[in-house]
Amino acid sequence: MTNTNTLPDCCTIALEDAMRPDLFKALCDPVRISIVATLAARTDPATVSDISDCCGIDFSGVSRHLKILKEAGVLSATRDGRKVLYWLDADMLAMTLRTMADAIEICRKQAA
Amino acid sequence: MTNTNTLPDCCTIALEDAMRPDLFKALCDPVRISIVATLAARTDPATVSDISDCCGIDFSGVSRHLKILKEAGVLSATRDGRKVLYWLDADMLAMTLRTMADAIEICRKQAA
DNA sequence: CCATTACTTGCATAATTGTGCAAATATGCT
DNA sequence: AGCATATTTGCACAATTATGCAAGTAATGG
Repeated sequence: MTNTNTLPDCCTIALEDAMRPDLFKALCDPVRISIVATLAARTDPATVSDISDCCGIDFSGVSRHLKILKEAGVLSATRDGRKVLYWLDADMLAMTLRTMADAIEICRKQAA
Repeated sequence: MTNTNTLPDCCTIALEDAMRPDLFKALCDPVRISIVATLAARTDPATVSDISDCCGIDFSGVSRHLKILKEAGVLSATRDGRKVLYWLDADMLAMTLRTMADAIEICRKQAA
């Protein structure tokens, strides 16, 4: 055996903390990726109806996908009269992905 | 309406291409994140049995999780006698995550 | 108020997923 | 060859997921 220590070291814990399966779960659906990509290309927020045009499913399904993305922190939303406006928290998402990449490399360097 | 163009622009397409739902799917399970974190902290490859010690499920389940991660390109494997050695493709994973972050920001800058 | 627009939610359903146990496969050792 | 070790695979099952349709809620405007 190469490693007799079966307890996770602090580097493992740090990485496990940085890698958020809930975020990955939110992003693991092609329709939701489509929504994220659509929102990323827009300067202004979009309504559920706007977004429904981009993916070939019923708008009720889009509404549900938006909720999932919002709960994962990928999107934000606000009501504006009858409409609900959604937008991408692009900075947050990009930063989170980079933090994960950093955590992986830090862990590798500590291991080596 | 703020955007009369319903066709996806090239920035949307580029982002949708960079964001890989199949990779997110591989990483959306807590046990698989645990496996990734465990492998990241090791200098040498680990066997299925080694990895089974770290997560509280049957080794047959671990074997399946390893297969999923391997097919997503997160891990590599080689047989060594009776054992099968798995290791994390850490550079690939870190790079892919950063590429996604870049794609998001490029898309945002082009939209603005 | 009532009709219209915009969105969310309940219900049903088909498909997928994670899991354990047992059997099968692969390899090494004597 | 026969047995032990290491991993994968088949099967069953419970839980979750994505989806459409229909009904419900929220807000606006006549």
